[in-house]
Amino acid sequence: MMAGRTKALRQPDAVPAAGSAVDVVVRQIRELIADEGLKVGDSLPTERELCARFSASRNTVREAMRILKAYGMVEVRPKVGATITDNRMSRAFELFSFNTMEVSRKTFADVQAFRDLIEVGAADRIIERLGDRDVGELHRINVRLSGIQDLQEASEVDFSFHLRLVSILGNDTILDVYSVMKPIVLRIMQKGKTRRTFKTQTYAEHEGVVDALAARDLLSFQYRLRNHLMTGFKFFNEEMEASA
Amino acid sequence: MMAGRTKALRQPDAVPAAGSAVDVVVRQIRELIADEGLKVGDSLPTERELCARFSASRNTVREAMRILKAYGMVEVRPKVGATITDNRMSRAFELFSFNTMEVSRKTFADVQAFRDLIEVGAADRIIERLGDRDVGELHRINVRLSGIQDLQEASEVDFSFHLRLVSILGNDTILDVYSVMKPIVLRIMQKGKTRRTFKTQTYAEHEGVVDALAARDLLSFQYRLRNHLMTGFKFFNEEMEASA
DNA sequence: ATGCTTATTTGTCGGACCAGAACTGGTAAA
DNA sequence: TTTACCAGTTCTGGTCCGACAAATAAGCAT
Repeated sequence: MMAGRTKALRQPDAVPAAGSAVDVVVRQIRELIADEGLKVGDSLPTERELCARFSASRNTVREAMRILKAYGMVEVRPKVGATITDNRMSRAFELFSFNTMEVSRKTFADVQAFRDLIEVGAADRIIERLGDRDVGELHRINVRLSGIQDLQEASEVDFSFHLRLVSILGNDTILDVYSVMKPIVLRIMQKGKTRRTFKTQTYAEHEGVVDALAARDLLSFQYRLRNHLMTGFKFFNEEMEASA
Repeated sequence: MMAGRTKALRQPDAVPAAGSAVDVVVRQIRELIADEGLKVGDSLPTERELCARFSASRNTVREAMRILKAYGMVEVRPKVGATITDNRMSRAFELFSFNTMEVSRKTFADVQAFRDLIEVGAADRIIERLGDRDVGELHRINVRLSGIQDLQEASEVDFSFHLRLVSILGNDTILDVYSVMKPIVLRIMQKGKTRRTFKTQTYAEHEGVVDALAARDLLSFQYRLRNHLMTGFKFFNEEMEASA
């Protein structure tokens, strides 16, 4: 799934010796951003100007720019040039959406346990900060599950429901982590579900969660939410037994 | 994002579904990897062969390759060619170590709250799964804090202590998330600390946590761990007041 | 203001050369 | 003969150059 354990950390060539010409330019551009104090939204010099400044060919500069773009540090539009951005989170997001990672039983258990820790674990704080608008929006998101067309769309809505739920915490870090994990969570959500399952069971479970929230009933909220997270897991066990 | 004017999404007529030529090639290479069933370690065709196969110029193929490389999907060595890898995690890693993001008060609070949810929230399961070897290793990691040379190293050891702690859960997802967040957490840890602080206060707090673990005292463990995570936060408040 | 023109910039292409690893073949040594 | 070694050749990625197409911001004309 997500990846193997962390590999040996490679020492990032410090300041001195630089690898390829492209790496040098990447470093120089980053220095330029730092030295010039450029902030998000500011523009970078044109490609040709960078060529001149760093005495590199345009190809080299472009490949360097590709790296910065891949890292979500700059955004470049034809004619207008490159501007500084910070989409690192959404880049990390794309990192994990690459090859089709299969959802093993352990992956399923781990991810759901993680979500349980966050969503159920922070239940008290969620209710504490809960506003009526939150309840309304959660309900509105959930009803969208009824008019869903395909699995992909359904899991997206399912995910946005839980994202909206944790957003109540006002914790940007958690939102970022959820964004990074989104591709995996989507697969988890689709595991063993049909379009109909989303429209009936998932919808009902979500609605129960929303009701508990509206009533500010902490215990009921935790109970329903935990059960909701567990449902898929039960199916997983059955599937395992069936194939075993 | 900005005021309207995101170029109207070009309708992906049937097959192509692509933006720039480079994006197309990236897509095609990914498809090639999938279709061919290439695994980590396998080799990709040479650049010139990819040019021929996808009817793209070598520059385009190279820029596409830069993206795959930046995403940690391929590793390319001169004269040898490109081989499939999976360094996505360490890439995501580097994503966050790019520009030195300042640690705002809110960032600090959010990250620590997140860690609290995980580490304190899973305290019962940690103790449940705790083995004597875990206690020994945690202690051994902590004593390394005593012989530390600089802040960077100290925060690394501090981090590895907490990483080892959550590793007891046996939840790979949590380990992955911690790996991704490492750069941020390191900054958090260094916030308002000196080398001496690590050697004395942090060491003592960790040791208290280990003792509580060794005694299988859940409440004490949670209490000490939560306090430990809070210490830096208190300092942050003082600093805020001082500068206000 | 509105619409057209222009100039600039990115996107893509094809070709070229280099340095160095990988492959080849032959020769000398065992 | 077999093995080991060495030089030449081939192949590949890394870099550079020049050119054209496409897109669009900016200036110009109406």
